[in-house]
Amino acid sequence: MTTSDAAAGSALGAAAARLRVAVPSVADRVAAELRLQLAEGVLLPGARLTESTIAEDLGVSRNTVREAFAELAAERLVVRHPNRGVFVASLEAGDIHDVYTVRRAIEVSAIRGGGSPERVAAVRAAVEEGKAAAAANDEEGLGNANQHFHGAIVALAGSRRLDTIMSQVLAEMRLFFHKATVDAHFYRGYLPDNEEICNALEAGDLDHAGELLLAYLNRSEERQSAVHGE
Amino acid sequence: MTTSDAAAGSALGAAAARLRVAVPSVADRVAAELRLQLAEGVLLPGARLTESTIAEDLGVSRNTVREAFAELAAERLVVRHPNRGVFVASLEAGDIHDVYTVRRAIEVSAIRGGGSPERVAAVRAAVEEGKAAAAANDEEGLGNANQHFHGAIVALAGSRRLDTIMSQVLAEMRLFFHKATVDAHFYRGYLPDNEEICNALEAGDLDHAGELLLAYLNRSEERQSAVHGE
DNA sequence: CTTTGCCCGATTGTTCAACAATCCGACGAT
DNA sequence: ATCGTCGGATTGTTGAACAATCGGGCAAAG
Repeated sequence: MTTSDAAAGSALGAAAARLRVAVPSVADRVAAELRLQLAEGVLLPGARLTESTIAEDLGVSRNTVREAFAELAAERLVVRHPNRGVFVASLEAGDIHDVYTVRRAIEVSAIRGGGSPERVAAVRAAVEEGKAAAAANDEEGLGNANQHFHGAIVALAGSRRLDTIMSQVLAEMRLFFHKATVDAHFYRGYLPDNEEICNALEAGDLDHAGELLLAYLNRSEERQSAVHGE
Repeated sequence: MTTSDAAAGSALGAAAARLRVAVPSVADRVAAELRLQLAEGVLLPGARLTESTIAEDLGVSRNTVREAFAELAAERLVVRHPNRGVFVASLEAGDIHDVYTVRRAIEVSAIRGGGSPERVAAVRAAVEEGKAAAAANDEEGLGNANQHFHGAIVALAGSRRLDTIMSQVLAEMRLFFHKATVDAHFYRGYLPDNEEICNALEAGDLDHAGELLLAYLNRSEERQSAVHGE
């Protein structure tokens, strides 16, 4: 009886979470706003975020800003220096390797597990999105398409947890890119790789796809390390 | 110059983080206390955590408890139901598979990368710890040793991020175990597996070690799913 | 001229009190 | 028995307050 109660309880809870019509808490909205500014490069790595300033800028209480900071800190987008304030996270050399270690683990694992046809189609869609952006000389679109591509690969696994981990990693990398401007042809060279990986995936040659992806990630890390301080 | 400044700044920041002599914020201590109670099963899945109660129990402000909740929610140990309160997370069938998907990704990836001799030694130490606990009929020790074993495997990769992800996943599983009491011989059957994996790792046969580990995780997931509601 | 020590302003960490919004359960009407 | 309605309890959010801590500037000492 207790088990059925618990089951019913969590089922309702899940339904509520699904049906909920977008009433995010104020702290969540503040966090979302800051996330946006971080992604767009309005807030650059190393920048300081003063509680009172943000509080009055956004018209909310300082305590609320504080809660938003906790969210962002948990996502590593921001670091807290006790008694000194919070600063936009700034990745250093070691972090690059660390981030790519995570990406190798979850992306390769996901692609080697294959995925439903719809999810494979999502990967293909990201490839096409990249080609379209390249044709239109849309550099920002190229970057987004690339992130969609890798996000779609992880989504193959169909794991909520892996998806959130990946999205956080991508957010970190986005932050990182703002530090050193990427040259115009940065992503363009990866388009053929993406397509080849996608081809292998569609052909069901998962081992090969995994190897290609792994090689891609290694090359990408090398390039990132070279571009930045090192 | 700005780059050197930034580098110096983060270097100092890292040093400060390393040297800091344990002055965790109050919110952090509250979170730690709750984490402990969660791990020990004092707080069972589904239980409600009332802000005011915890606040006066621990002698801190409600806002501080709130911040601690944010930490725990980010770690998925607790779920927030808006306007209703926070509840100890309770994993359901789907979550088991999800958690094991994450474990497969990061543990297999880590072991296939090998690791420094010291880190391999740490894996061996966890195996011995398990054998000692088995000899002493220490069931709780067996469980801990098993978690140390898998933690040590992930630590092979030497990635801060992977380590924290793994520790969070292990915390989630710990929570999960409290739901259905595990029978006395639950872990004992895994001891030979652990040793065999460790042997392969020490022998440098990483592919084999990876396969063994993967098989182990699949079996483990199957068993967990069977034990619990299904 | 450099270094040491000290103090001051600014910001964070934490608490407290208050109020609106929301939810749960009980009570009562139909 | 079902459905509204109401009241109590808890959360969400705010504002203000105070101690603790930090960084920088200034002055004194070497």
